[in-house]
Amino acid sequence: MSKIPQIDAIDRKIIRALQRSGRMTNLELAAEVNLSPSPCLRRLRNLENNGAITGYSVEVNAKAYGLPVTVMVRISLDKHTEDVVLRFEERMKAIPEVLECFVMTGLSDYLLRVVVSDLEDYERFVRDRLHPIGGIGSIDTSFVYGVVKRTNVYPEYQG
Amino acid sequence: MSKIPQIDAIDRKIIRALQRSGRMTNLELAAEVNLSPSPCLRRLRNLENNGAITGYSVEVNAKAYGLPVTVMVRISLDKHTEDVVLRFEERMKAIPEVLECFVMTGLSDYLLRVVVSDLEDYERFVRDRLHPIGGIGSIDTSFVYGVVKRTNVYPEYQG
DNA sequence: GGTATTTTTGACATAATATTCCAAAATTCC
DNA sequence: GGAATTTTGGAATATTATGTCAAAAATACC
Repeated sequence: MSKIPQIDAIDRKIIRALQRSGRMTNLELAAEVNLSPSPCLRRLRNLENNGAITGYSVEVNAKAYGLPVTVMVRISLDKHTEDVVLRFEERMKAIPEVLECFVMTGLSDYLLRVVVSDLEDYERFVRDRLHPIGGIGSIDTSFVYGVVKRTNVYPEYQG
Repeated sequence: MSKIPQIDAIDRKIIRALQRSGRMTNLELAAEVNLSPSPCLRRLRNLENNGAITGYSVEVNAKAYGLPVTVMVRISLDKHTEDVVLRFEERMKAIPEVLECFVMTGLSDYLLRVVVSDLEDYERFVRDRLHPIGGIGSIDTSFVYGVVKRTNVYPEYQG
């Protein structure tokens, strides 16, 4: 049972503003949510300490960094004993190319988002990173051809 | 043909540091990459103006915000005429619950990441947002049951 | 291999911003 | 409706960002 921090409409405005522009100054943020700087900063710190805000990050052009290929990988395990599952999930956390790993409903057990520099690099990833884990039943690879939309901004809350 | 900004090892250290902690001060950043503040800030601004860094964002606990359900939706169009494709992609950009929409290789044409408040809300999303678009051949829904890993930090570059 | 040119760096001064404190205002609870 | 609690806004101070410029480093050229 985790505590439920009380979030109100102003907090949501703060969150959405920072999802759009995570490094805006407290003065800009305060103006945007119609507060003066001090209560705005206090609310922000509360959200951070609450666990509502878990961190900040920069958005990077993956190609410019040298990782132009994004791959979505759906993986099923061939058995679901605790040791197989734990081993797999520990490996996921440890592999740097795996940026996201979700447990899914539906046909596949896991959905991974993986970044690599080229096709050859992805082959290496499957051969040297995935296969050695063991217990994997199937791997279904889909490459990202294009990005239609990518945003961090949540929809306005319809309370 | 897009220009390729020249990124070196220090720039990549800056990027990785900010992917971990996107709101660190320039002083902290400079210390982390072993530069003094002024060249560090100049490099950062260059990365921003280059297009290597495209923005900043806050990481939010979706449940605390009121959107506890994340859905991955794979969608195929029933035909691929220009008007059907354009209409679909324009709608994707306009629907606030769709945070990501990728064009994919493989069986499905698109992969969406959608956030909603509950199952009923997702039903509404499919009925009122997706179906009215038209031209959709198949919708395959998978719910995110758990998050094994979620990071923004790219792997160290193996140049 | 050495010199000239270009680029990058680091220190300092100034401007902008964050942070803290406290009294006033607003809200909530009986 | 009044008391207690919470939230707010303004002012003072500390911290940080920004711009300038000379020195150092890297690069190119001969």
